[in-house]
Amino acid sequence: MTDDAPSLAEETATRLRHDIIDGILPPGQRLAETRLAADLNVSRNTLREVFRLLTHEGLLRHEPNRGVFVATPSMATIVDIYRLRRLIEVPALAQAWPRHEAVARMRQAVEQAARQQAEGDWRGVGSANMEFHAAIVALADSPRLDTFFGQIIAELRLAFGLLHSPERLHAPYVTRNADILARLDAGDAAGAARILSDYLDQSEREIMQAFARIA
Amino acid sequence: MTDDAPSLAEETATRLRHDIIDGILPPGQRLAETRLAADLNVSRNTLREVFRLLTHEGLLRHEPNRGVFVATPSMATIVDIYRLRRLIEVPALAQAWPRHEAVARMRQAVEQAARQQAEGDWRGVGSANMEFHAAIVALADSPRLDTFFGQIIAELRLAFGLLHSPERLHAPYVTRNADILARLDAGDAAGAARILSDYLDQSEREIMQAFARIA
DNA sequence: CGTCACAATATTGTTCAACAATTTACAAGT
DNA sequence: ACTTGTAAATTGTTGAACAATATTGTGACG
Repeated sequence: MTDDAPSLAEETATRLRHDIIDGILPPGQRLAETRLAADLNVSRNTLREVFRLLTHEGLLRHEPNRGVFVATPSMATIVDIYRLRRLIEVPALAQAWPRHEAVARMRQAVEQAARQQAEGDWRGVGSANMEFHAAIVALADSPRLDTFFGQIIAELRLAFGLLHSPERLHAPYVTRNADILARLDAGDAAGAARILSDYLDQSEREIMQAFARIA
Repeated sequence: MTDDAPSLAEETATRLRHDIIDGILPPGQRLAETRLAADLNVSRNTLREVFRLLTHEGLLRHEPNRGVFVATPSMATIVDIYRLRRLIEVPALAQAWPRHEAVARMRQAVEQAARQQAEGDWRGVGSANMEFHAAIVALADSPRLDTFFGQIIAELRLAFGLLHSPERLHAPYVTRNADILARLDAGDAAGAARILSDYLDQSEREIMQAFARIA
């Protein structure tokens, strides 16, 4: 069906989004329009539309007359993101209905993380962990919030990409996510929210430490 | 300084944003690229960049191959927006520090609303009310959240634009905002948050009723 | 060797014309 | 009134061009 077919600009945005999150286009890199348009086989005008999309998502930083750069997460980025996660994820989970359909997404993410950990696929574990947290936000039933949080997660993944030990960052949280889910299943949403809050504090501390080491 | 000068695309976006929020471009209206580009005296490519910006903000709705329309707020929009306001504004206020610099913004908005109410300028009262609520969100100290909420507010103003009695919607809240501020000043953030929560419930009810009357 | 000034080069922001693909509008036939 | 086909309009994209801006390179000077 043609009305489901993404436009070239949207396909290109998707492609660049992946290249950025996967570190192929590293933070700070300047994206020259002419060169990149040729590499991507699109026209400069199309690429400029794409830049608008990704800049708004926080993955690119636009400097007037000087070009567009892959965003470089700073400590302030991390502080803001974790502040937002506490402000949004924790109440969303505390007020959650245990039979909400997003709980199935949480469960799937927990299972996926366990599988990928067993295979040593830390990137995949990271993805599953982020999916778990997006599902927590989805408990709040707000499409606008889901979209907003998707962008926050993308920025956070960019920050993770700067660090060198994905195992250190993700491994402890696989079982913790399972604990959160078990609490929620047992009808103890407040208890689940407390575990989540602890997780956020600890995760933030570890990222901040890892950032301090590379700064 | 040239690096502070907004690009033509950004100026155009600002202009269209105002035209949408002010109802000059009413909800549902289709924006034909060729015509609008000529009207605005920009090229179609520039206008397409602008459309990307405003679509992402929720003010425009893009239908592939059919064009771009001014967004039409629905009941679902209102439900989502108020859900978000409760999720964000109420905790932001409950956890606020009474000496936070955003409190001065709240105060200024209360004074502005009173001035404009005395002049019968209900549009201005509405603007001041929304500024009051943006200042509440700013208490959370998150630039990402401020930006996100700015977009939510723009959508809400679009919804208000569909209704016919701005006085009914805004008048009761001028003094209530002053009450919220007084509570916060007195160090009773929790009490302020309770008043805010009541306001949100009532405001949502009134908008939903007004929507039901025009649907 | 470092700094400054200027010219050359590269790049961004924008415009315009063109074309293919898609949608819409209109006319004719049943 | 509905269907079909055609014409017209519009969107999505491309590429070339140009003005404005930024960057780079070179030469002169202290």
